[in-house]
Amino acid sequence: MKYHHGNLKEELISSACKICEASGHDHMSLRSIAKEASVSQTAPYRHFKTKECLLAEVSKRGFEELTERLTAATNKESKATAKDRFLEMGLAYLEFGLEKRKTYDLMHSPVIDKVEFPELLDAATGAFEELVQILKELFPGISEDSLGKKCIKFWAMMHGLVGLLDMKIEPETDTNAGSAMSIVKDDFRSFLEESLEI
Amino acid sequence: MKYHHGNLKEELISSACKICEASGHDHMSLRSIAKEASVSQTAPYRHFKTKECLLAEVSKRGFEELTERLTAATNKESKATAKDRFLEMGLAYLEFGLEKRKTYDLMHSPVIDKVEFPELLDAATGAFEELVQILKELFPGISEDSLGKKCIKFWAMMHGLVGLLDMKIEPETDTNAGSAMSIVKDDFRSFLEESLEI
DNA sequence: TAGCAATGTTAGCAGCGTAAACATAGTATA
DNA sequence: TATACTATGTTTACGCTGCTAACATTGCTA
Repeated sequence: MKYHHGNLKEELISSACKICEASGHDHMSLRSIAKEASVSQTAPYRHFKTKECLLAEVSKRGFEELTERLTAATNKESKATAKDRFLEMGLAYLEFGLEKRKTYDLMHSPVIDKVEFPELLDAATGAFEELVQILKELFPGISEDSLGKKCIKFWAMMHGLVGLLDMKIEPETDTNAGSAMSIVKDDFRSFLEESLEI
Repeated sequence: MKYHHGNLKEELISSACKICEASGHDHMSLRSIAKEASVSQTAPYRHFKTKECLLAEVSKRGFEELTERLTAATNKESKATAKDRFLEMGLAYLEFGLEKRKTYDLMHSPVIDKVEFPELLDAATGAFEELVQILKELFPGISEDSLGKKCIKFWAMMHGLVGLLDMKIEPETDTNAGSAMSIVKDDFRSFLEESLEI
């Protein structure tokens, strides 16, 4: 075992990503991350000023993966209509949110102040940009105001859906809204399509 | 100072609510709550099995207040149209989310597993029920499937909007979506109205 | 080859959630 | 009314946490 690791920073990040998705960011200690990387408890401090800085990096990786997935979804079968590619993107967003739930939580957790981490903010904005582009195609000639509103509306819907579908709150009412949730989950495509208003 | 407090449980909860909204739930220690209530560090354990139980109570109070606000919003000016009352409700939801941001975060934080706290789940569902009722009025004769979908869609939108409007992620793109956010914020009413598809 | 900067370890701090043991007060029963 | 019991408070202590300071080792550069 060498005294100098060589690539510790990167390994700490990937250990952190692993532990985050396994246990959730609030059950994630700097010491356990260090242990996972087979290094002393305080070694991370040579690479990250605070724990929050390491978490910010994990969050950033999350947004980068999300962006990649969204890009892949809108580009794949590029012969498809803009509408189809939009639907694929929505699906990809939902899938990421539900698959990488714990990481998704960290990405949207207030424990990391995005203002303090410009690169994280950039990564987060990058994901949003994908939505802007596809909506531009979908509604050619749309005014900037309307486009902005549509972006926000759909992003809010997606984000809210991830939370709801994962049963953060599972609504069960006399109108059987709980099962409506299942319907949305099972046929998200048609759900989103309706919401398109086209 | 009496040895027995008399109403400690209630005071601990309100101290916790206070500290939560002031500092955020992740900067909230059981010890600080006890101190705020002028009581020893371990006194809370006579009333709450774990810290999570106390947090669950804070969260529950949050959902109760939210429900009250939504009810008040839909009932006031009850002579108004269903559409207007729906818009009022949307506004009330947003206002709560932005005003009591830290509490809102706790309410939607994964640190409290709602499955373990049935009363909390009830309180959360209660807020949802308000939305169900007003949408029923707004779309009389609507099928249960469609109603469920609409509920989920609007709730997701509201929830997502709170996150976005509070700049958890502040989108700034070349299309100036950042300023679109301001537009939504300044004229949420018309934004929501458009989304009604009526 | 000497020295310096980078990167690792060890030791130790204060704060945390929580359990166990003990102290006090209010209540039910003899 | 005296006594026991239960509820509710305090004290003490444990292991875990983020983080700092002091020290050790390595690789680079003059």
